[in-house]
Amino acid sequence: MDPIRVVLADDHTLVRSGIRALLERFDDVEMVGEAANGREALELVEKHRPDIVLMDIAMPELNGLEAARRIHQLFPTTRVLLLSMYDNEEYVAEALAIGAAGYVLKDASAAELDIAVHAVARGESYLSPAVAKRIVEGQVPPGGEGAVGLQRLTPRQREILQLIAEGNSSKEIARKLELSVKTVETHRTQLMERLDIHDIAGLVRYAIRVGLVKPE
Amino acid sequence: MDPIRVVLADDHTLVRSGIRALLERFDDVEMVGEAANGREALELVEKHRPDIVLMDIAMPELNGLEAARRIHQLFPTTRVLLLSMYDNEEYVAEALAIGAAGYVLKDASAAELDIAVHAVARGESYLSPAVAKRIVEGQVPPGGEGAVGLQRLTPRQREILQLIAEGNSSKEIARKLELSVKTVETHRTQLMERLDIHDIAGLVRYAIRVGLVKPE
DNA sequence: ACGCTTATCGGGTGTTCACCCGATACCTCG
DNA sequence: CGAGGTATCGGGTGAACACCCGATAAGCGT
Repeated sequence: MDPIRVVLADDHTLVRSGIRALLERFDDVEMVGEAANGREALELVEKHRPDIVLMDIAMPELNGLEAARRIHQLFPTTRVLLLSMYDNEEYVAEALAIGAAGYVLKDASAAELDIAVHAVARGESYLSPAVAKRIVEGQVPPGGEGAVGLQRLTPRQREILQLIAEGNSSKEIARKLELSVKTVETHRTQLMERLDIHDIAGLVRYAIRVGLVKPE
Repeated sequence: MDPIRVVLADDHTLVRSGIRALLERFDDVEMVGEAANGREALELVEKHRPDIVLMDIAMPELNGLEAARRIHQLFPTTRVLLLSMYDNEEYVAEALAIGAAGYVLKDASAAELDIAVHAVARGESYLSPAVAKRIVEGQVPPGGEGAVGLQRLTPRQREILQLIAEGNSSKEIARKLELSVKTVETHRTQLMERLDIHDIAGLVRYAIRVGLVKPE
C-alpha cells in the first residue's frame, strides 16, 4: 500500500510541529512538506503533488479557503482537508462550495484526525461532528455577512484586500504577487468601488468584520 | 533524575494532542494531565502538584492569565509556562506581573519548546526571542501594571488614533478638532513611533484589538 | 530653576494613495 | 459571434501620508 503523502500548512510553527508529530504516528502517512501560509502551501502542492493538504483556514498572505479553492482548481487530484478554530457557518459553507474534501475543528481529537485523514485519502469526505450537525440541521446558508459579502469580490480582489489589511503597500503587494504596481492599484481601485469603501481604514475594518484577517 | 511532571492546558484538543506528542518525545517529561480551560488546569494542579503547567492564554471559562495568577498564588512550587498566539504587549506585561515563569509564542519551534520547558524546570525563566526583545527595548515595563496598552498613549494621541481608525484623513481630523493639519500629523507620527506601528492598516488593527473602535 | 512631557505649529522631501484616462488578452455565456 | 467579466499594464494628477528638520508654550515634578 502506498503511503498517504501529506502537505501540512499552519502559520503557527509550534502547532504545525505538534500536528506533524501526530501524523508521523500513522505509519502509512508520509510528510512531504510544511507551509506557513497559503501561498507556500500552493507552491508545495505544485511541487510535490501530495495526496492531501491538511491546512488551517486562518493564515497570513493567502488564507486557507482561498488556497483551497485554487488547489482544487489547479490540482484536482490533491484533496484538501481544512482545519478551523470555529464551526463558523460562513466558513463551512464556503469550504464545501469550493470543493474541500473535509473540515476538521481544532478541538478534534487525534483519533478524529486519524479518521479524517484516512477517509479523505480513500476519496471520501469528512466533517467534524459539530460541523456535520450544522449542515444536517441548519441547512441555512450564511445569511449574515461573512462569505456572502466576500463573494462580491473576485479571488484576486480578495487576495489583494487581505494583503492591504495586513499592512502591505501596493509596492510590497506587487513584489509578493509578482505583479506590476499598476495592476495592484487597479485591483485596489476596483474592489474599493465594489465595496463602496474609499479609505484604507475602512478596508481594514471590513476585512476584519468578514474574517479575512484578524486584528491580532 | 526525576522526570519533569507537566500539566498541559489548551482549549483546542488537536493542538493540545500535538503539543503533547512533542513533549512525549522528551524522555525526562512525564505528562500528568490535560485541561481544556483554566479552571480544569487549576484543578489538575491542585490534584497533581506538577512541576510545570504549559498553558495557552486564550481559553474559555477561565483564561490562562487568570489561571496563572491563581496557580502562582496557591501553588508557588508549580511554575507556569504560558503559550500565546501573539506577542501582544498587554499580555506580556500582565504575564510578567503575575509571576509566570515563561512566555512562548505559538510560532516557536519544537526545539524552542524543548529549551523553554527544561529552563523553567531548572527554575530559570524563558521568553520567546520576539517577546524578550520587547522587554529589553523597554517597551514593556517588567512587572509593571499601569503602563499597559492604551495607557502608553496620551489622551490626545488616543483621540487621534480613534479618528484615524474610523477612516478620517488628517485634514478631516484637523477640522473636527479645530487643529492645524500639521499638529494632527505630528500626533500621528508620535503615536506611530510609540506603538512601533508604521502603517494605517496596522493602526486600525491595533485600535480594534484594544477596543478603541469596532470593526462595524 | 531645570528637565521632562505634552501640545501646538511650520518647512521640506519623497512615497503612497485615489482616481482619471487609456489599452490588450483571455474566458464564458448567450 | 459579440458582450461582459476578469486580469493584466500604462500615463498622469493631486491629495494624503511618512518622516526629516525646526520652533513655542504650558504644566509638572525634583
